[in-house]
Amino acid sequence: MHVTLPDGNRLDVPEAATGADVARAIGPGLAKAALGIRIDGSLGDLLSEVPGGASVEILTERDGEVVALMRHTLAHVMAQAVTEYFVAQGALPTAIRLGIGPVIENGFYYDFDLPRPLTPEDLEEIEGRMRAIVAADLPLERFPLPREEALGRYRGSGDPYKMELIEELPEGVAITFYRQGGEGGFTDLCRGPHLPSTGRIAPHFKLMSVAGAYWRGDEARPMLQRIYGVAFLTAEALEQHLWQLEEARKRDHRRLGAELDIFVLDEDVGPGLPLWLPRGAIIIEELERLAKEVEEAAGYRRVRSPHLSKEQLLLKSGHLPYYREDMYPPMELENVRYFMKPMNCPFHHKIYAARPRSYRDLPLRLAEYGTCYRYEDSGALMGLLRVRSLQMNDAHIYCTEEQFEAEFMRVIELYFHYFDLFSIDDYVMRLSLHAEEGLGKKYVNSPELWRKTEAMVRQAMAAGGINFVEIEDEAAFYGPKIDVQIQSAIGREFTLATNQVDFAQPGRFGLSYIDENNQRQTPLCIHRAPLSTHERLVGFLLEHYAGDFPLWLAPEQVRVVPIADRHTPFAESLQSRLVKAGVRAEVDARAERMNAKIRDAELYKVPYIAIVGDREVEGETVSFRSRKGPDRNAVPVGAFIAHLRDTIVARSSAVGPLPEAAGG
RNA sequence: GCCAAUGUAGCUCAGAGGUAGAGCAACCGAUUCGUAAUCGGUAGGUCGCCGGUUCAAAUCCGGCCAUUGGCUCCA
Repeated sequence: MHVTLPDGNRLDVPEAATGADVARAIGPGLAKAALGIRIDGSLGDLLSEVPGGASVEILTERDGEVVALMRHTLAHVMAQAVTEYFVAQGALPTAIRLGIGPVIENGFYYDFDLPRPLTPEDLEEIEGRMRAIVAADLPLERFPLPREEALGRYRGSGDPYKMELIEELPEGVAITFYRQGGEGGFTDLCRGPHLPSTGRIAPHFKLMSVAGAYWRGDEARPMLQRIYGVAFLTAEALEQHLWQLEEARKRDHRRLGAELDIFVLDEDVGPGLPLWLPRGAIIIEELERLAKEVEEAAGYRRVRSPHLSKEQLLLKSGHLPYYREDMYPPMELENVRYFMKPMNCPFHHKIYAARPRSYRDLPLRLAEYGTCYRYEDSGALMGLLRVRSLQMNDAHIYCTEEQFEAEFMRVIELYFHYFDLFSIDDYVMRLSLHAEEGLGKKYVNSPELWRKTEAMVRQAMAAGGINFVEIEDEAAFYGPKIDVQIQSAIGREFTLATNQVDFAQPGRFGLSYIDENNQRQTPLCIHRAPLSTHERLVGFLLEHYAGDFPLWLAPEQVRVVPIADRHTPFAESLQSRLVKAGVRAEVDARAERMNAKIRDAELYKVPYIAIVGDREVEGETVSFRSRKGPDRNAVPVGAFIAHLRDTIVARSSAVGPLPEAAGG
């Protein structure tokens, strides 16, 4: 048989030649350097047979993708190390059961069922053993087994996980094993691909953590112990990765939230119930001001509703059957059960229903930033990104079917407006659909309405030229959902904007309008929250901006630093001029040196530090530091204030040039 | 919810059965200074909570609470 090389030449090789044979046929030097092979574009290993006629390319350490082989082999090395480690402590080899050990971004993991929980010290020991296995340079071999024989290997050791994996492999697929270290060496069910020997693993790896993980992600099944590791081809790449983790830690919103006095979580208040400090409240109020301006211009009207309601409202909306697990339990008063509200929609439906509606009233857009309460799993809580008390940037749009597409697109345009304002350019739009199996359980049981509504949304998205992906079985219980996944600057992924199309609740609430022909009709409802919750948005923005908020959002916009006590009166008059102009300014009149005041203001990430001394007092000027522009000296106070005000009003995240009046 | 780790002053951390510590922050005093930490002093704690073991517990044991990481990126 033959294979085709990257230069287009054909190379004759014996039948059933492996990647290693191909490399040898090309040349001894390459055979020595070879780590893997690319077969018809996909990554393979030197141990597997190459199909005749394939286009192949031998990979060496110069090909970055071989890192995947290395990570995969490291997973096996780790499994061997863990097995040896426990056997050395007296455990029977059959007491160590293996789950899966795949390659992941930056590294690998392996799931183990072990006699006892692992500690961080165990990880060090295991990593040490891994390095010994790498140094021992054990050769890897690959061999297939018939299904029965494969099962037999694990039936003997009583490993239910591997048996399950084998049983689920479809007929006709080769069941392969990899063995490292020859006869009696560590052997694992695996489809590969792997490095040819453990000695080819670059020593730039590190075990990071151990965590519980349900077998196959199913909470009804056993909890295994998962060890995570990272691995790279070069020491620099590993260092870079660890440095990035450290940087990510520094801009974690929980850390910044504490350092910048934005919010706190207090044990006595309760998990997932954040307290907003004055500086955090300023940010929220600025965001609300933004939303109100945008929504007023877009024809929304604001409403308000209470924090709790009687059970019957939520029975009517359908929340109780579908959503009860995620709600705080009821309180009972005078034989009536009340619930904290998990959503605003039932109230808005009631507001819609409070008056008879004509087609002339539609679309009716009701907005509210009321606080909702959701009983999230304790293990799901995470800083501000997942909380139990939350304020949504919420609104419900009631419209006719004819109006749907235009209204829907106006919501999507709102998204884009906000993304632009917050410099979010990396996102994925997802259309979440129902799944047949969930009808009547997770989802309202109206198959034909689901299909119709989903088609309407798809059509609107397509007509608007929006790129999106479709996700099965993630819809809201009352209709399909569109949400937007974004990544914070530290790579944390979460959902910001979201909206849903609701064909179910308007009917349940008996909402109606009278159309042109004097006929009673049921409106559609679009639920939308383009800015997510205030909590999540602030958490995201903290990480996104690393605490360096654009001027309009900064809790303190200017810190005035008098150089000596005699400059304090001027500093205070400057502050009051700033405040009058709508700028949030404070004076640092402590008996500290100027250098210390500047340092403190910089660490507090105050966008502008205005320094005033003799020169400024005399000339009615300021000298300032800006976190985003060059320092300037002797700027007339009026020009400084005008510049700040313009930047704030424009909600600019960039800093425009200051008029070159008095120079600097 | 489940598995694991962590919880000591406002913050970052030390202390591992025998009188609770440091740095920073806070407060007081001195210093009045030109672009990232002036000097000195004072105060600050039911060692997450409850219980147990012990002559003696921050330390050992148990329970609870909270926080953090993880709970398919599939052999």
